[in-house]
Amino acid sequence: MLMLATTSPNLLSVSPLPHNDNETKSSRPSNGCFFSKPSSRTSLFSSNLDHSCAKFRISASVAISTNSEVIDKNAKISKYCEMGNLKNAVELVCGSQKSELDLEGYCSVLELCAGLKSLQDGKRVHSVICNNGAEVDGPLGAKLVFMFVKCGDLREARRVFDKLSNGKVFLWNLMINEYAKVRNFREGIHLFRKMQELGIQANSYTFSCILKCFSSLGYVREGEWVHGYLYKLGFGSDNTVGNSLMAFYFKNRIIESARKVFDELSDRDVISWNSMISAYVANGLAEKGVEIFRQMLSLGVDVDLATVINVLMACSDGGNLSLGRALHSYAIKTCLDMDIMFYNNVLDMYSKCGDLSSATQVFGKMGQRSVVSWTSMIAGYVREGLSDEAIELFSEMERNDVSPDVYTITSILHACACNGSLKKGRDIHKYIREHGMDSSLFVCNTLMDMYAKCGSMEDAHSVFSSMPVKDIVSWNTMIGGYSKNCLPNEALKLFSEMQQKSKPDGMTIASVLPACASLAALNRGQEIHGHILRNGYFSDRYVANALVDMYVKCGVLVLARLLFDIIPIKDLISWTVIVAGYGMHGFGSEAITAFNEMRKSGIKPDSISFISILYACSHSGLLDEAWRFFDSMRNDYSIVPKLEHYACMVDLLARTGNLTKAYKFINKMPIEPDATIWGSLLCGCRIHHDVKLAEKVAERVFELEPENTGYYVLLANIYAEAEKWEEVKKLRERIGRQGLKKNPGCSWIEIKGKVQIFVAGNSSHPQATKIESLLKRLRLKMKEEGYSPKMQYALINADEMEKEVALCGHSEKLAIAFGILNLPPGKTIRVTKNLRVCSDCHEMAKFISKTSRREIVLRDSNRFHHMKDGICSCRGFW
DNA sequence: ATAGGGTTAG
Repeated sequence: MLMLATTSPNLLSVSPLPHNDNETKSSRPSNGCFFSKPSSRTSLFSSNLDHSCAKFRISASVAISTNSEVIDKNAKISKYCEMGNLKNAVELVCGSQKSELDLEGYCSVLELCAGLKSLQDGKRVHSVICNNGAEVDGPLGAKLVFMFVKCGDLREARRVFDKLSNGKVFLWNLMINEYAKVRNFREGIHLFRKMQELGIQANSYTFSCILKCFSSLGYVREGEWVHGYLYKLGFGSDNTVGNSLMAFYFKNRIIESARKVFDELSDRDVISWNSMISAYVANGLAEKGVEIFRQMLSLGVDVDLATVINVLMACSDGGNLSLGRALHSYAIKTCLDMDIMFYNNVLDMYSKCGDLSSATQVFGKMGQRSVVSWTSMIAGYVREGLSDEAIELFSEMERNDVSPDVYTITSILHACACNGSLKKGRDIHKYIREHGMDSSLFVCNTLMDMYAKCGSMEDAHSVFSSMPVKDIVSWNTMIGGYSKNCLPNEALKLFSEMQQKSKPDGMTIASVLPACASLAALNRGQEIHGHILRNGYFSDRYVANALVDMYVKCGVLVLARLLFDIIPIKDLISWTVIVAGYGMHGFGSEAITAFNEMRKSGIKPDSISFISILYACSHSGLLDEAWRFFDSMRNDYSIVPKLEHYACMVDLLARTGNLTKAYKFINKMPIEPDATIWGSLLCGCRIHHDVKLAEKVAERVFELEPENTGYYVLLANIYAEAEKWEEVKKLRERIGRQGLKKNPGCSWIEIKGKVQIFVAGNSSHPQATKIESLLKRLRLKMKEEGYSPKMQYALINADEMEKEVALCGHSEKLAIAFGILNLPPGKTIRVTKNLRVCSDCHEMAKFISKTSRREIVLRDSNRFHHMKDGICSCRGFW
């Protein structure tokens, strides 16, 4: 009895019954079911014990303690197992003779191995069984498979499983489910098929598992087949199967079918309701999820924690703060608030609904915080644009010894991206490398996005090139990054590379089109247009808007308008693009018409669309109209004008010769004018030959942007036009002293899909001689017809001949000449220049359009010039 | 004995 007390205190303390030695031997049941049922073990802890059973237990323990040889080994093994003493049980199995062991002993020890997940012991028992030559089939085989599955050795489980002669459906389910758990869905499906070949009848468990396999692989047709099959077998009304079917349809976004299953489910339980809510929410239909919840309440279905969490997520998505609050207090009242996950969701709901102070409050009161709590809080700050606070909270989290996970890392990278904090972003990158998180695709994609937003495409590219696996987001992030960072050639190059490796989507197209637009790469743009048509991407509004913008910026306004007209739902961006398009092509009144149409269609203009319309007015010299828009913006739409709006007005005043008004306007501005604003006025001074004001304005510009050579050149040209050569010389010396170099003008033209770039003064082109002689002939013809070249723009104080040569070497002239030589007659010549077109080139281009009967579309850094029959669409406003 | 619903991100 002493030993009993030491080996099994539990047994002693909960068994008040006196033992009876006489009953010891006789009461042993002939089968081992008492021993293997876990319920019999738990029942020991209840007060109303079955009399004989309890008595038996006590006596068995006594038998062990006395080491009696009379008691059979199997009973001892079972007894140890029941006590949870795996070590002794296994020792006993290993130390027994083959003849002493039977099925019951093996089974009970395997059962315990499974329960304690001890693969090591399980393997030992397995080898004893094999060595003893016991037949591994039937119940013993099943137990072995069960043990290996529970211990996580699926391979060994399968080996045993495959040798079994007639596996019960339970084992097949076990195996299929285990394959699904380790995400080897194909093997699960394979087993399911084999099961059918063997004619083993599937049951509700089988269907749940196999549906999971099909849904995870996106095998919709197969899943639908299972639906029909199980229906035929009479499992259609089983609620677990119904729930699994709903999960299958929802994962594959076939919401109607899921809803149908739900509607036809006769015996819905809380899981069915929760599935329905969660599925709606996961598919972006938060409102419908809430609707299901209300229905659930009105039918009096019991709500559990998962329900509350699902509905909280719906509130987060739909911004339903009031329902979220109600749920918060409801859960507290019904004591569903014991779980940390609940508070994480409440916190996230407040933060996503923009109530950051409530979120902070919840966060502060939480007794326990997990990574999720911190991450939700950080993400909340980032969403509100409080990147500094987010970064600070991240540091606090580190001080609290909470390790960030990939979610935290992506949130904080997003904060760095919004903030432009390249330095902090690099620190995080270091952390990512040190913690091996760079194997996460999600992390790498966010990392690239951060670098792209912080303007470092080199860093983004190094992440990109080190990624062994890239998804479409990776490609899109890089292509979009190049586009947005003014590296359109890189964007196009990567796009070509991508097309060989994976299929672009709408996002890719919307990211690469701006690159075509900025290069005016019409041919490439048209190829992409073809891609859009073949894949039906035009219905993506981002794609449609980007496409219209591309045609606008490639100079094909007519096509842009046709496409704009077929956009089914035009949004603010569509309208802004077309207004700006009309503007830069010099169609001011059309821009105004479009702008008014937009307002009529119920779309409220924003700050940016006002910039478009004001610039449109400016490019067409529509001063009165511009004033009306400027006032309307402030009065009717309460939009506070920004620098860009003032810049438009100054530009327009200056162009139209209202130089003094412009000067006064700048001085009265409520915000500090920048170099661009003064620069516009300087431009105006040049057009209207006001050298005195130009000098005053130029000094302001030079103060603000001393490194920008463009302004020095502008002033030099003003002096040159006034023939103040002394001043030109001084300015040129000043440029030289400051080590400034003139930003080289370059122009390009696309021919047969190839872009040819011309730099001013460069005569290394293979066709240079031909181009030069063509330009000479044209110049001669111009002189004959009474044009005199505008020498002033040469910026070279040399003799007249040299000046003329320099003018001939301007990049836009070279590109136009190249176009005439290489494009079929009658074809429009489209040239793009990185700076503003020079006046002499402008004159010459007009002349060429007349003599060679060619339309010339010249895009400079400011606007389009459509030249036809010697007339330019800009009518002098540029 | 085996199954079905629940948090954070681009």
